[in-house]
Amino acid sequence: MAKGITPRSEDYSAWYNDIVKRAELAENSPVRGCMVIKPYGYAIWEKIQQTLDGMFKETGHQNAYFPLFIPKSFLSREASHVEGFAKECAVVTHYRLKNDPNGGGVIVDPDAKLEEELIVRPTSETVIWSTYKNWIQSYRDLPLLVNQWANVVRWEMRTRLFLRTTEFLWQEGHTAHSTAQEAVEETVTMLNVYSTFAEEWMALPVVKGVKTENERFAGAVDTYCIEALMQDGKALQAGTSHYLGQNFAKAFEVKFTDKSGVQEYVYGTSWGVSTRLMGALIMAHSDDDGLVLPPKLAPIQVVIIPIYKGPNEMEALKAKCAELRNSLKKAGISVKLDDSDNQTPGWKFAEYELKGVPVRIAIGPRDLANGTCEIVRRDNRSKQFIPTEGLTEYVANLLEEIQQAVYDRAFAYRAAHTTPVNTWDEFKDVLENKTGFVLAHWDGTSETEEKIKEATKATIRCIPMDAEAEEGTCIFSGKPSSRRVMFAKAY
RNA sequence: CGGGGUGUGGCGCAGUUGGUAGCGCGCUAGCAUGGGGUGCUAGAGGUCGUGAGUUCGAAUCUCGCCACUCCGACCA
Repeated sequence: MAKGITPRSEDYSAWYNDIVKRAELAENSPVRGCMVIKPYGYAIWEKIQQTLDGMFKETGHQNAYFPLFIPKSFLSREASHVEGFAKECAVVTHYRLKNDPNGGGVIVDPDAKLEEELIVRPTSETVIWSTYKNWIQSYRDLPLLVNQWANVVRWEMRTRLFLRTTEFLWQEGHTAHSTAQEAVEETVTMLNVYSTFAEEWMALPVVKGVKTENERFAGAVDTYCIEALMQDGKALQAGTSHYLGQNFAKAFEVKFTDKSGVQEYVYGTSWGVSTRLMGALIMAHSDDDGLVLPPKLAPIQVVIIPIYKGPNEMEALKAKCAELRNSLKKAGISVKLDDSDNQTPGWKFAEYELKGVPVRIAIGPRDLANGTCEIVRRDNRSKQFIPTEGLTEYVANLLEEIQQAVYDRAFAYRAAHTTPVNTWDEFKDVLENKTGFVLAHWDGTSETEEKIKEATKATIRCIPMDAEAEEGTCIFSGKPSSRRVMFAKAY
């Protein structure tokens, strides 16, 4: 009897938490709103990191590291930026503890108050731009293309493992350019890096688009984003890329001298993705038996499980198992041979399914005699007996096939849950009963967007970049609109 | 911060009108087993979140506090 995970149709939150916990990805820590990422979860994050880092390097970026602490005054230099983050900052006010004269514990030493408080970075634009001031003088210093892998802290009221935690891991790219056009190009280039990564590695179809003013990053001129659809019909912002214009350059006095000797403020961008991608991975692909990982991000792509009675049979299987493993390894496939005698084969089957291992190979005495093995795919459970001769090539192809199949399934789900609507009633009905992305006309005003949000909890996820011009009338106000925007309830 | 829920061996839970704590999984040992979470036998493991109150007697009733969780408010 299998210990089933709470069916996701009944209680999506419970299902999600259960997978995170039982697949050993992460857990809550004793610290408010913070999570502990466990080794298996971190192994997936490392794959994400390595892949993205390679893509950043390919597009000309370098890594650097900036301080965790930001002087309070830095944050307030850019007006809308401070307004956007002020409500969720962790603040360091003292630098020393001492023994409590009234008891056994320790207290904050009131004599050790900082003259200027330090903010634990919620994002690094301010420290980085204050540094860029020293790095940039001439057009010859541009473009400056830097990324950092770091942790940031945002004191959210309500947290959820991977999706919204007080502290999270991410990368943030910060670039400076001599022209607006070049900076916009950079913004779009990085958005494309994100969407390529999401689709080709995470097997996650995304919609590229531009945020409305309401949803724009605090301090940006334009915020571009990729939006993905989860299996419960809610949208998840999977990455953002901001065109900052000269906002931060002006706030931090970052000027350069151009070829003609004229001084001008530089143009900036920033872009980031976080451990939230882990949440996206889980919610987009997993099923009631656990995680389903796209092969390209699976820490273990293939598991080999020998099936045997007693040490004699194991002895006979040993050589074949090692041979298969080595051959797969040589082909660059990440493979684990689980020949431990601590658990039964059935237990192992369930365990590796829970962990999302894409391909399982079982081999027993029967197979040995036939020169075959049993291969089971995680994504659709199909079971086949395949000759061990030429197995490596077969598995390599199979992994590619699974990668594509996982994407196709997510794509089909999204397609089935993307609905154009033309009336307010239809809009409400789809959001309530069908869920998913809703394409509708909107009059372009923040007021309307706010009212729609109040009435339905749905927000404009983005104005899709590939949206075609189409005359219509706003579903809420009836005013004219020139194209559809994408609404959804979001995480 | 508001509203709901839950705190009982490592995990998941039961515990009736108050009578001194139990089940499943896991763990330990042994034997069998091994192609989908294997079976049997024998064990170990709990100040019932916490503080007070009511009572001859509290996991159970009352009040306070704490933690977690869900729904809101908040959210690049």
